[in-house]
Amino acid sequence: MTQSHPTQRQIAEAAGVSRTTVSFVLNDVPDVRISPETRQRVLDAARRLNYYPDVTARRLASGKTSTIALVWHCGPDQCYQDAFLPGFLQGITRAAHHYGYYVIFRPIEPDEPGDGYVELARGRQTDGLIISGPRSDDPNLSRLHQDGFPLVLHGWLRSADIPSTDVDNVCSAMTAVQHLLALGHRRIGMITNASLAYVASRQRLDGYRQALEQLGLPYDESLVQYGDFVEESGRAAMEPLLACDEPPTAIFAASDVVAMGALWALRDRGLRVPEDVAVVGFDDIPAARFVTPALTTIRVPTFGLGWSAAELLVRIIDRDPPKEIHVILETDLVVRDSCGASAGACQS
Amino acid sequence: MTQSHPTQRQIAEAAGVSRTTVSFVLNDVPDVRISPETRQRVLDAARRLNYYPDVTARRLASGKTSTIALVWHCGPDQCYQDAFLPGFLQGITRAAHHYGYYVIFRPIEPDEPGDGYVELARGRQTDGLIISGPRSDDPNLSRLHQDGFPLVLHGWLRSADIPSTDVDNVCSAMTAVQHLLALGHRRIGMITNASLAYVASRQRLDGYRQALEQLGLPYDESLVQYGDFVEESGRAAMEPLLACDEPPTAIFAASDVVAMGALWALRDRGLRVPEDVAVVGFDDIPAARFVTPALTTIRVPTFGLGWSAAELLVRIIDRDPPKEIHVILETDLVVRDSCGASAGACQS
DNA sequence: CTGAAAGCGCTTACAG
DNA sequence: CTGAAAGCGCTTACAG
Repeated sequence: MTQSHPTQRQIAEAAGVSRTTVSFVLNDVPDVRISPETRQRVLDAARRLNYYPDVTARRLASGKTSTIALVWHCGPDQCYQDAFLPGFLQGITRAAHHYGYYVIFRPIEPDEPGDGYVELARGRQTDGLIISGPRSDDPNLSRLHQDGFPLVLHGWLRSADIPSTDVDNVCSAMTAVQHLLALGHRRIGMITNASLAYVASRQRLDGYRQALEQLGLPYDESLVQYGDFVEESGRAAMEPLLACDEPPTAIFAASDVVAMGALWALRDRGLRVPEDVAVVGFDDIPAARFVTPALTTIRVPTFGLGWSAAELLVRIIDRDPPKEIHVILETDLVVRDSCGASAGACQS
Repeated sequence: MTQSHPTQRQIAEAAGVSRTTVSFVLNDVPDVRISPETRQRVLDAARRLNYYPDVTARRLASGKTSTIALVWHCGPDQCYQDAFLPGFLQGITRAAHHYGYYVIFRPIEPDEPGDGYVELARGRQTDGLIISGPRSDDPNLSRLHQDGFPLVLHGWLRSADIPSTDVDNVCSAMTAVQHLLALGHRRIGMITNASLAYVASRQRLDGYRQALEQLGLPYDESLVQYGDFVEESGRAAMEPLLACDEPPTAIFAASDVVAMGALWALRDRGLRVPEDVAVVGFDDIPAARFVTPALTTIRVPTFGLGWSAAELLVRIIDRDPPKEIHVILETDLVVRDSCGASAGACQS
């Protein structure tokens, strides 16, 4: 900047007061009595000089950075992640802004060493971290937590008792399957969104199972296939499902991306959706509305997850943590065309 | 943090050297001769104490924040923006990381006063700003630029000579239309992505026009309709197009989202794509692959745009700006099913 | 009610 | 080759 920054010193000189007074007035420090006239003189001088406080100096003196960071582990599920990021990040940023924080975005690539975000904490760059897609074998995480550094997870890592936000995957999956059951389906196939090493994947499978059990229906392993993040895995998973002795009349795919592949496989075989096979997905990515038929799915509140993660983190930073440090948000069943309910067959 | 942070002072004591030496060794300052033994002693002490430099203190002393920010104007075209953000932000962040910078994400809502990002610059929070979706009537922008604050725009604002990154909208649109022309179409309708108040919208229309002119085809105003960011506007735009005396056999929609609406309108009327009407979009949002038929479109290199924006900004910050401060990236025509070329009719 | 002063943890001329 | 010292622009006890 060619234009030099005015400092509190300049304002003090211009207003004829001490630097302390300037600081007090500008920060509106309570319990300090400064005459209205003096106060106004300072404010006027600040405005006249176009003063902006130097956040760096403020940080060094106060020990507070007023910054949080989103640590984003880029997984193999790039496509879902991409659909998830905008809402999540907006939610975080809006909440952060509301509470007076800035947010640093820090993606970590799969091959990057896991301590890539540690310097954000240790170097006092941020007051706290939101970690998305934490790895259960990450030693840095628990060490930071032990050292009392404010952390909120999005994802699933219940080993350490680190605060977190998430949706209830079990209930949400149950809702999806119950919807299909209510439509009269009794042979419902399931394609997981990923291997069961992923907690969310296992939870969604559990939800499927519990929905069946509620109605006293058997859990048939031949109706369960394992997806692996991408569409192609959904397409491949349909093969054995359709080759069953008694093929399913409905499919619950635990992610929309996998559901897309399932849709492709069905179309390739000339099967109609929802008439021949009904399909319900999970996530409600933007493409769900555009695919034919439009996909019935479970909406994950990405913005809300981001907002509550930031809100939770801020409360922890301010040493005012809520009693419940694990925030669970509701999901919604979004009924579109792929389940057949919109055609008038809905019984629920 | 319960665990106290070690400072350079502690390291100096542990290694038995001065604080200056510690700073020199840790920063690997060139042209300063320190014996290998001393150097090693310092390094060992730093490691042993688990030292991380305090970035805030470093910033205050050096005057450099090593941080840039992405200022994201959330427009009415939320959906496209969402599809654009992940790649763009990843590109920025990766480049920034490569050059040793952090990145702050700062969304600005439509109703937020336009100076929301000024404090990032004036308060010395960042060394430079990437502004996406700049507003031509934003006085803060030109003032910051005049004051020599490093700025890179993504979007279009050629009034002030502020560095920028973008794709060549005119050429890209020409490519899309030429593809349709090569497939034999002569009545090609166009739906803009937005009103012509948006420069990109006008440029894409220009590309359409120029492609026709190249072949000596007339520019027929009745074949041009105006979209407005959302699908519904694409659907509505199809009405007058199909009501023409001589309806178009192909449609160039200047955004994928608008193209989605066009596809809906065609399906509603029982027209087949691409057999009855071919469609080409623009942007290559994730949903383009999933829609039926899969949408032929122009791929915008979101990651590359982000990367080059950050790279350009870093060079400007380092006072090493390239000669050409307006970076234009190539786009690709992605041929899928909606244009009819993949069915074997392609002549290009 | 207001001010002089120490201090946050670094960097960087400058001196030896 | 290495160190003493000033300074970055704030905040905040502390003293009057």
